[in-house]
Amino acid sequence: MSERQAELLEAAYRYVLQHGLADLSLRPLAAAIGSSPRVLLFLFGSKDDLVRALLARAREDELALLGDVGAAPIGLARAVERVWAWLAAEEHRPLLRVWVEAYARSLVEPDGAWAGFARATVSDWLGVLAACQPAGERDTEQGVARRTLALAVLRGALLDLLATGDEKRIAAAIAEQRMH
Amino acid sequence: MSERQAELLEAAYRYVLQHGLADLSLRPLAAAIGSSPRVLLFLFGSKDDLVRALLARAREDELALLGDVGAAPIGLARAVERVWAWLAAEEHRPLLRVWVEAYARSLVEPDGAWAGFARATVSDWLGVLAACQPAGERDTEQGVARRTLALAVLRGALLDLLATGDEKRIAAAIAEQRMH
DNA sequence: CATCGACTGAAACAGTCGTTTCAGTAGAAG
DNA sequence: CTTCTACTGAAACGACTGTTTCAGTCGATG
Repeated sequence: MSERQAELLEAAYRYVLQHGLADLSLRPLAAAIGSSPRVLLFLFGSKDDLVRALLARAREDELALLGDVGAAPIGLARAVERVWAWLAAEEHRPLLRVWVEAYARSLVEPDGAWAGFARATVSDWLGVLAACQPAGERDTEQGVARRTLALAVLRGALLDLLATGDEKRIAAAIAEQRMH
Repeated sequence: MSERQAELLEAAYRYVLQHGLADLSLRPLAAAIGSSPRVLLFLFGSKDDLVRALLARAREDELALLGDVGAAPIGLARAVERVWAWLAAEEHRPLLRVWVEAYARSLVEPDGAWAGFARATVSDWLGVLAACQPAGERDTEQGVARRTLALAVLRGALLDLLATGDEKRIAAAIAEQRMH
């Protein structure tokens, strides 16, 4: 990946965070980031490949969060707290909107550039949550159920937050959850 | 709304359940349901209006579920069980995929045909869950937090289910949830 | 200087989009 | 029979899509 390519990818990524992925179009995108459709196709191959690159770029941001949570067995309760703090941060909202968009799209249209995005992200997150569980619980059936529940709470809370912005009510709901 | 219009709306709705809303296009839709773009526009006004009508139609199916849950104060735990049984049913999956699609779209593009869909659906569901809570709990701050949590669990579980289809694991997670 | 590869601008290509124009047909009402 | 309303088919409109063709420019390497 050339330097110019990395530069344009970063610019395109910023553009997508603001405008969404759903009706991304090469000409407006190129105009906004000071390039041309010709160049984008030359560097990325096709629009689908560009979208794939953008999704991979978004995933980097996501993985950075997962890195912050850490692999220490701090327990699900604290893991949920930490992830929620990250999700609720105002500056992450554009990324999270794009995330939901890509997730939904990959459910409806399982081929093409979005293939497997939803499934991959579920398993990413379950993996991180598993690493937070005490070793004795991790491999039990109940352990799997408990981290599945933790993930559901976080994802559901995120959907609510993106729709209503009502951070206080949702934070109270998460606090209500007892990850005994 | 004329008879022919209702008929075509129903056919278009079935088409959308199979093909999604994201790249709905008049010509293929019309061809599939035995009509023409000309007629669809004549009857519905514009494509945006047609999409609005389709979203309203999907909402009818959703409201039918909410009706089944009932307005009796059966407690959140049993309400969650009942709603989950409906969400997990195989035959509802196309509807739920379209639902996620519309939800995501209305987050990214808050104007146009999708406007307010996400927000409206959150408040719909919170209303129903509220009606399931005992009267004494309903209006407390904790009552709000607890139904927000119940909604998050259901929505998060739904996302997981649509991505992985792993009904057993997710059902176990919901069972793990103690709606004390 | 010549040559090569990386990169780019302008324009065209074939296709699809939502929508409109025009010209009807069918059935009921006067 | 005429007139009105509801509805429909065929074709065109202008705008936009991803992609390709052709013709370059520029900097480094031989």
